[in-house]
Amino acid sequence: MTISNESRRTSGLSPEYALLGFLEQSRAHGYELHQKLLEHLGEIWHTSLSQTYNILTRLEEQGFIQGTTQEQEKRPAKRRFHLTAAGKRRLETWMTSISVCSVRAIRVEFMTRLYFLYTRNPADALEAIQAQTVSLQTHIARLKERLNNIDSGQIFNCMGMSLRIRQLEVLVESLNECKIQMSTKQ
Amino acid sequence: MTISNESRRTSGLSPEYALLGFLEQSRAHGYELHQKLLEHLGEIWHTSLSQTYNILTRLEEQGFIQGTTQEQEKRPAKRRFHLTAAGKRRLETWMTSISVCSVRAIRVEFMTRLYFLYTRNPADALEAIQAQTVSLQTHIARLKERLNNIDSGQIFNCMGMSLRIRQLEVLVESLNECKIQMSTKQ
DNA sequence: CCAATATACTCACTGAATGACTATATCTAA
DNA sequence: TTAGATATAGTCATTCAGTGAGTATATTGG
Repeated sequence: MTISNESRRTSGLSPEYALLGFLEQSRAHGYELHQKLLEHLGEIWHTSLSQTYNILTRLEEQGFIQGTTQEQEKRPAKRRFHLTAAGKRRLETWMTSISVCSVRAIRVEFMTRLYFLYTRNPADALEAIQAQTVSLQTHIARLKERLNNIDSGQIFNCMGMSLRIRQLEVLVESLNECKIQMSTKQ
Repeated sequence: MTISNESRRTSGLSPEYALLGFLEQSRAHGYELHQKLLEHLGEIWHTSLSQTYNILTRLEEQGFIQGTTQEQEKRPAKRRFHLTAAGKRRLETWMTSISVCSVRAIRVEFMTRLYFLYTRNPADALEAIQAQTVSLQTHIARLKERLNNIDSGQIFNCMGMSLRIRQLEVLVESLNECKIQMSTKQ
């Protein structure tokens, strides 16, 4: 159960860590979190309000966040969430981990991680880029080897793999540019 | 129902058209189709056998394919599928359409379309590349405009968008390389 | 004072994807 | 020759992402 939960994450990307990250900054309710997501990472996550609520519900069920219901005079009740100890640990583990080497994972998940690292301490963000770059490069090397092993008659398999490799190589370049951007902004 | 089915396809990528494409070449049963997928497009689609069966079941429910059960002496019954008229139309529509301009959609869906176009008639494949490239370029232009409109204080939104644009630009280069590859192979 | 919009959600559904399970046939090496 | 590995051919249950429709109230502008 717990295992499948962890192994699943390699493919399934969801803004759950972004929500945890914002909740670390300050407790908030669903709508607010959704607003923050839009404002700060809106070009990265295109998520609907309902999806945000879905994730919050799941995170609470799993014990990573806890909500306290506040009745309001003439409005529906708000649920103000805060991180639990387990949630903090989960966030911390994620913050110090490395993303799967897919274009999407880097553009979406890694960039999100970078955002939260950067707002805490820019130096950590630079380190993360370094680590992720190394990981990307070894992955690229593996894929290149695999490309060499494909029967060259399978030209679509070859082209597909070449395309993927090229995308990853550009990712490395882009991460380097991010590093420069972040350094000069300080 | 039909509408949601069509609109959904923008986000959800599945090898259903590849299955239709193989079924156009010759009728086949699930296991065979899965083998073909692995052999010819294995680097493009990483799909499980069960997923293949799921899709086939759905395609049959929707009336795009039809299976006839063949009892076997001492093996489980095979279901040999063939395209229906509706399925042929669906495949044809897809073959002549243009993919959504996302990295994944091009690498996966467009490459699959290209494979089937190419095995039918290489010239069609070259034309498809041309059309897809044009579409990509207008999309890139739109995104660049949007990038200019992002508050430059939102550096993560900016970086995320820049990264996406860069990926799409490389996609255009890659498609051009595919064109060259395909021309020289003839 | 009415309508539009913003706030704050809930609920039901589809589709992707995985993993566990069943069952039989064929091949292979001791 | 026979036990075990592998290939064939599926079914079934479940989890998660994501969408869309619906509910309900508060605020604001004309």
